[in-house]
Amino acid sequence: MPSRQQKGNCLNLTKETRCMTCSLSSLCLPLSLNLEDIDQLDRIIKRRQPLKKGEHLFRQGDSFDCVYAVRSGSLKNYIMTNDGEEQITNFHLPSEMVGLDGIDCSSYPVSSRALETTTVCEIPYSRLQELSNELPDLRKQMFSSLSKEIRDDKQMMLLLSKKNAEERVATFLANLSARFKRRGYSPYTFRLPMSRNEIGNYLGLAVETVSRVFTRFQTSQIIAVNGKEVHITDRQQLLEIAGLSECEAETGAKLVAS
Amino acid sequence: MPSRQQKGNCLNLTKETRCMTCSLSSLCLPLSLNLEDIDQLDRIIKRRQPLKKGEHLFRQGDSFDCVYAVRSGSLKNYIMTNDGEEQITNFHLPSEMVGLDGIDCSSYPVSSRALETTTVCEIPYSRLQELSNELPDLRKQMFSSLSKEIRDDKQMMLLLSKKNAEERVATFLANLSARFKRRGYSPYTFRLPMSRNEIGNYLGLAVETVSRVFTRFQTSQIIAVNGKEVHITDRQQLLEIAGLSECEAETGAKLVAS
DNA sequence: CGATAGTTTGATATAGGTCAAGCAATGTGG
DNA sequence: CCACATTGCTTGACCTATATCAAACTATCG
Repeated sequence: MPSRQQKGNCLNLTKETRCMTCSLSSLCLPLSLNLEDIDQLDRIIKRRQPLKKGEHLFRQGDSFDCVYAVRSGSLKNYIMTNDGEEQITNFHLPSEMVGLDGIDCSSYPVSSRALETTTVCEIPYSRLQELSNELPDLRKQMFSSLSKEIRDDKQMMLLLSKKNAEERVATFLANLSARFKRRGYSPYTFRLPMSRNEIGNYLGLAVETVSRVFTRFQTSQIIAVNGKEVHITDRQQLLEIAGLSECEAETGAKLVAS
Repeated sequence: MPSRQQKGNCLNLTKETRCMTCSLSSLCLPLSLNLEDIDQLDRIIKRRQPLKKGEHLFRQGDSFDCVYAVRSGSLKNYIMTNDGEEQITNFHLPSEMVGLDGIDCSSYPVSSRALETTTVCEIPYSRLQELSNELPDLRKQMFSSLSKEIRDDKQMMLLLSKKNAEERVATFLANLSARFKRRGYSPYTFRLPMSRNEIGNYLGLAVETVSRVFTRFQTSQIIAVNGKEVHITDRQQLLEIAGLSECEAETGAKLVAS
């Protein structure tokens, strides 16, 4: 049983309380922070109670005071059109940072909600900023995260403005595959944490189109789908359709939102 | 005649050599830098020889060593699809920063080329980084620029995935209008620095569609177009079609790529 | 002033959206 | 633990916004 050591909805788990022992740290802190630096960062991080499916981590317009790293589960980020429709701008898997794009506003520019039961590390921004004043490596890492997000966004624009339905779905699957691989999971078999509807929303397609492309890919033996379980049968062809070279797929360079 | 005081293609103009006296400084340095800070920044900035129409400021893959501020003219940034097509990701008008998205790579992730004769201020990144270590305000400003770009990119994704042709063109014109206004020019009458083709490329539309929307808007008395000259006749309706509230248009908040 | 590139307009084709219906999975209360 | 409801997924039929193709017209440039 974890002991409550912090106020509010933050609690310290007895295990995995430290960045240094966290299995994800090599991914969410790819900067070469030395041990002391990690220790300092560690002290300002809070582990929050898990979010249940559908709960918000934060809402567009909420006052910006923390950034987050996903520990387990997954999140979708989205903005609202002025007629109330949602536009998903990103999905976030474990080890990925969330909320950095609010960094110069007083409030979050997007909403973020859990796709399933999800745990996150919470980093109070004021503390992070103080700390980054002292740690050039940490600062560099923050710039990196931001500029990576920009590069990914440009690739997403390309996808939305030039790619057809099959290319979009193939790119999406290849991207997820690379992200699972990065975390040490199979890049061939994984479970989609989001619904077809959410995939369509994100890719600028109708649900029906996503569904049809899935069945078409299945018919051509590129993937095997069973509900949310996906198995990639012909990775080569998937990458080809996505319009990605082997190398791009490996590095995740041209992959969207990784 | 400007005197050559620096090596290579950089030269110091006798006038407007200083940020402090530059008419754009309030826009490209909206941070509240004190006079000393501006002076320090000033010393590391180089004014380059004008780029002629079609010349590259930098190419995707070039080694990243400078960021830029547009002084006059305009630029388009674009990435290449793997089949050689270009996807324009942004247009840059005077006072706007270019190249920040290369910040954590060794090379620029996009290409940038002049749409017309264009002058820029060049800021060597290594120097900027050193300086930002000392000036928290400058650092804050850099984070601001990056996170603003991310927010704009999200809006662009929304445009590309949810808006129809008329909404896209209206959004584009409203955005340009706000940017001209910001620089002290008329928000009602301005000259498009880019071709219809480039507008279409940027907005994910065929040239023909852009042209047709322009004529439709003209027929409904929303704008008057003569070649590249645009006059906005019915701003209210333009904003309505764009799906922007008056307030959003004023602040440029939801406007793409400003 | 002819050539070349950019723009407009019309005619036609099509990818993907929308609507509708059935089916599968998941959740809920008795 | 099981009916039943709700939500998500798939498939088919049809429609429409926009792409594509073609041609004329207009600016721009050497």
